[in-house]
Amino acid sequence: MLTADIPPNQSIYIKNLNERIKKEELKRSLYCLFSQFGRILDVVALKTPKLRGQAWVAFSDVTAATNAVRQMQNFPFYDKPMRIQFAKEKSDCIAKEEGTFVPKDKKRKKEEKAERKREETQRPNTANGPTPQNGAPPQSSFKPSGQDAMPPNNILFIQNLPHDTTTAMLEFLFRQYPGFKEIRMVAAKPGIAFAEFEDDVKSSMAMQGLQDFKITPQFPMLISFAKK
DNA sequence: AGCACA
Repeated sequence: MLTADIPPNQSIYIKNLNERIKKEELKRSLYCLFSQFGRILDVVALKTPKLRGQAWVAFSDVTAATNAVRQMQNFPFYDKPMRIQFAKEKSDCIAKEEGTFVPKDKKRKKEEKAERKREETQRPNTANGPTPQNGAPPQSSFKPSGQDAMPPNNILFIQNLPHDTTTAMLEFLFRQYPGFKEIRMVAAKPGIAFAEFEDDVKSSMAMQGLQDFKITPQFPMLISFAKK
């Protein structure tokens, strides 16, 4: 039976997401990754037992959603290929914009109660110290490495990338920022890349937006200005 | 595998 006989919808449903990623980070990353296709109205992700590993991205139009389904199908995201379909139902945020939103009743109340109970009994060790969320190594050894930062310029130097990162993946991320020109990678040096922009202001915007972006959990990208 | 709106 086909998984793809779901009619187009301006919201997409994504599954096979890495369940170790915290909800907030996951939403940010999805927003970042999918905003190249159009305006995003909402990103929804829940960590309940039934809904973890899944997310919904609501776009302002169906074509954006359609392109997202096609182009990002199987995109390696936090180590797992995304499986994308159209959502089965209209997102609440969209119904609200159309003025057709009706709050759901009964049966939903029960679920809420059940969740609440779980969260109470689940509250583990928030007591002792900052726990790195998912066993990611403390990234301190990487930070403002060796020498001083270069002064702002139009080329970004990107480090700490997973070795299987491709030019295409980085283009997806960087080209959503205005003034993007190109990604350059060096075959002999895995884990690093250069992103060229029209000028230093535009490169700075991208640096701000993508600093620490994790293509996979253990690799927050480290972005600085390139040496010239 | 799992389609919601914490």
